[in-house]
Amino acid sequence: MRFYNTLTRREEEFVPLRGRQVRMYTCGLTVYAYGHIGNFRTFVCLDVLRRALKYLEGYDVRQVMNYTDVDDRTIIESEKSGLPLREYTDRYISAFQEDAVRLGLEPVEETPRATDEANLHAMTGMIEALEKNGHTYRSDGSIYFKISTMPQYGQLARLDHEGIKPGARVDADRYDKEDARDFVLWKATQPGEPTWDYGVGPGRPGWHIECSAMALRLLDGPPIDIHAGGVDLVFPHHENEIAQSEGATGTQFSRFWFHVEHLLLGEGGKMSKSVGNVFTVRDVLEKGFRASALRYVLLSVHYRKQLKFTWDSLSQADEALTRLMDCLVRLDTVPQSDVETTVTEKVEVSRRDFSEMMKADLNTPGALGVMFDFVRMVNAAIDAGEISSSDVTLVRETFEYFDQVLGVIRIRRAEDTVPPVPVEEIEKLIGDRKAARSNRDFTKADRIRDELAERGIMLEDGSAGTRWKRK
RNA sequence: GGCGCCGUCGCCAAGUGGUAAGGCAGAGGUCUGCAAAACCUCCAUCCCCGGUUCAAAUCCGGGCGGCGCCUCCA
Repeated sequence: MRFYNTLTRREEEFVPLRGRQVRMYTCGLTVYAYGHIGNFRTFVCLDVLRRALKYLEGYDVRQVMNYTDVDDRTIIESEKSGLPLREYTDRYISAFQEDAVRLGLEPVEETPRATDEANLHAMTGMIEALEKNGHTYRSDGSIYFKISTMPQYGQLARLDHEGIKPGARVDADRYDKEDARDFVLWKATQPGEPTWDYGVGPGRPGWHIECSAMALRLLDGPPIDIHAGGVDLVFPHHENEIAQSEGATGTQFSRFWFHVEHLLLGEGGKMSKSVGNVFTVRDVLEKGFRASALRYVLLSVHYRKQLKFTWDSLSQADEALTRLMDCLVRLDTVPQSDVETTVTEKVEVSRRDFSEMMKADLNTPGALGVMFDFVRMVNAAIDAGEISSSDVTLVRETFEYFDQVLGVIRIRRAEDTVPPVPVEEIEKLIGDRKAARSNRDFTKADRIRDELAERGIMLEDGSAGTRWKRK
């Protein structure tokens, strides 16, 4: 499969370095608050990348996604809440996991935390290697990475160093750097802050070191195959990760760099706390939208394009998903038949087109288009009676094939198993309505239908009887 | 100031040299007690101006407009 490599600024054919195993590190959430829908755009896209590698290419994927559970923000917020750091971040890790399940993210192989002891040891070990290689200096108990010792620094971000004006922005993490571009590897203990002493002096890790150390520890050393995250991490985070890792090991850190563009709010541009336009997954659900609709919206725009999020887009996504699910439900009503059809050939074409779309730099909008073409073909075949029982099985398998990668039908189904009205009550009301209809008491029949609609249940009369679905 | 991205039907969005996928919304029709669903039909020449080419939404140049990054950030 091909995808865009930020390192080379080109689309490239991806093949793992070691046999069939893909070793992938994806930057996870800083667990000081609930993840917002922009965070989850990245995570959903990375989930699709993972699924495509796994199910379309058949690779054995080993993915590591970290939780950043110690940094300025986690420390400040845990202090405000009066909870110990670990306990405070535990809450947001749980919350993230709940949101991840709702959005259909596959569990990854490893989810390390920066403050796990083994990881802190890996970080201090890497810092010691950097010191030995002459890439560091100490100042007031903190250890800094000296960028002037890495001539190739800046390869990923391709920034013009001369253009960076020292002091243009306030750096909360700055202590006494010799050069504005230098960054902290290990921060000296501050009053009231958590601290660890594993060989490089007491303090806590800088932001970038955790990812380098954990990636190399959990993915069997450099170079790893893929390193991924949101575009905003290109600089400085990923650039600095490269400097640290390559300064410590002398070997390329990651072969491919995969970055997901930002989600923007329709009007306000980038989400930001100060503007007050940050929405969490919980906010979306509280407004009455379903997680499946959110996942669909996130897949409906190519991952390298900015996604302008609007509430209307969620409504449109919900309608599209309804159409998809209706088609699946209809398959259950197809009568037994062994007619000769051309469905098999059409299935093959759709599968091939879908796979080609996904393998061409993860073109999810294009893949959705293929799936909806397929929906129309299936609906038309059912209407025409030109679909055999074995075709039905094949069609179901094909939707499953699409959804292994898209992951949207499965969460929609899970949502549908818990309708807003108890199933027994729905079925009783359908029975009442059927009786009313046979008595030609359409007033009563319509009232039952309207009342259920108000409660979020839609009724549809068909030749095989009445069926219901969640609105 | 430096680097980069984007501008396709009312809305969302693929396509990146060979004559415009798909979804939502809309119009007409079939079906239905009425609806709903489904199907059929209809609905764009791609921000503007030049240029290259037999051929451009797709390449080049110039505008106009929107956005991102330049050490908080997915």
